[in-house]
Amino acid sequence: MNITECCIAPPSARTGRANARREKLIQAARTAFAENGFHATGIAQIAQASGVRVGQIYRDFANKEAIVAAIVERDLEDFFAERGLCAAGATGDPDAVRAWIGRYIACEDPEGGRLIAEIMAEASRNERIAEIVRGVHQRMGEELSAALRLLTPANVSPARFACVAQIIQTIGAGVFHRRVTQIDQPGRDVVEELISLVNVMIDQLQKETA
Amino acid sequence: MNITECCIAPPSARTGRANARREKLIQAARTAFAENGFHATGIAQIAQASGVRVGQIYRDFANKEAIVAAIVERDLEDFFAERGLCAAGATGDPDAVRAWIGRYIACEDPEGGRLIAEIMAEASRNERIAEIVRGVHQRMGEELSAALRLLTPANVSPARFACVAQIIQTIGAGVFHRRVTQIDQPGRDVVEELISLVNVMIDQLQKETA
DNA sequence: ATAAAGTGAGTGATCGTTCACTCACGTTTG
DNA sequence: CAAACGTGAGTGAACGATCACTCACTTTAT
Repeated sequence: MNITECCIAPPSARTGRANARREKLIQAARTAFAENGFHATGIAQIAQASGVRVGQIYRDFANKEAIVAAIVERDLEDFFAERGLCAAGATGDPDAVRAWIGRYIACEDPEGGRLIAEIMAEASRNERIAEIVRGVHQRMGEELSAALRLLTPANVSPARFACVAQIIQTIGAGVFHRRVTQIDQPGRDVVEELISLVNVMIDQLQKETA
Repeated sequence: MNITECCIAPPSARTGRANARREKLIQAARTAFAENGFHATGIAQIAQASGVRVGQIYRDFANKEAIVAAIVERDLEDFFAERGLCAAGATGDPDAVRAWIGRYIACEDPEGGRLIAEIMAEASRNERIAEIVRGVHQRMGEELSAALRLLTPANVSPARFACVAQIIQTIGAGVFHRRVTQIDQPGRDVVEELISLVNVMIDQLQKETA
């Protein structure tokens, strides 16, 4: 399972059909991986589920790890995009931003949980995957920093923003990972209290500069 | 990989040597699992590392999953015992309890991280493992509740204790899981702020009843 | 002598990966 | 126009390795 390149064919050569095939495979593999884990899912299984034949898989991907990497990238992207700033940030409305941070912490999307847990385990021993995870985490941290900047009009140090952003990310990670093994844990009251805890912290951040 | 019983031989029949062998195997398997994951680690590999022969492994354990289960139980036990109340609680000293909660959140033990991440992934799809994880989490929550009780002299409702305990557990889980992919993340400043956040919350808990 | 403990070659299944092959299609040649 | 040719996407049988697991057998203990 060593790998140099993710995809054999250069992007320019990818036809529409090739892209569609790639998409079908990734979707099917995603489901299979979420259900059984990366190592317990065979290429043959993915081939059957996706309708893409085994031989063709190895035309589109260098090896199994390349499939995993493609999915990890895609999945973390999706996961964080869903929790992403986007709309809230665009409005510039402080209440919207606060609400978004609240939703970020509450983390009401239990669907992708299994796969994310699998990705984290893989990341702990596969540097390539860890790299991807780190990148997405960092981008998310920057987005959070930007959101916080919208809430604090004056000149607060970037390091301070980064720190608060990390606190929010850490709490969010905690909520998420407890959900993996225990549905409805942490409970609604716990999440609400965590959110208000963060809100108090943001209030302090606003006062720091005032 | 289906399983009915963890260990074939009844506990009463376990001789001292059998126990020693079991111990050797668990330790070796633990290391191997942490390095390569549950599925990528073979029985032959465990046999070689532990010195226990393949045939003998299947005398001591019903199948591979039984080994995994034994390790999960043991490992979570160890992990949480290390972060456990024990000494701090025994003294009854409020400062010691606060310090312990601080250490619980800081989670300075990065060693067991890989295996715990693997366990979480496995728990997300293996109900047997999830059961074990849930059990340990609950026990830890109760221990935290007990610790909080030492800090608040008056009659606060048990539900309130449970809620605060869950908050602490959730934050601790967040710190831990961010450490899995990124060493020195969250940074020392972030952890300190999280601890002070919790301390403020505990202060409030104390005032609630005063 | 009998039972229990210990052993490792062997089982069939499945793994990721390869590669000789087919064949539809576009280009060149007669 | 048709025939010959070249091209590369598509294919699946086959490969060696490895998997979890078994069981006939030997060794040790009682």
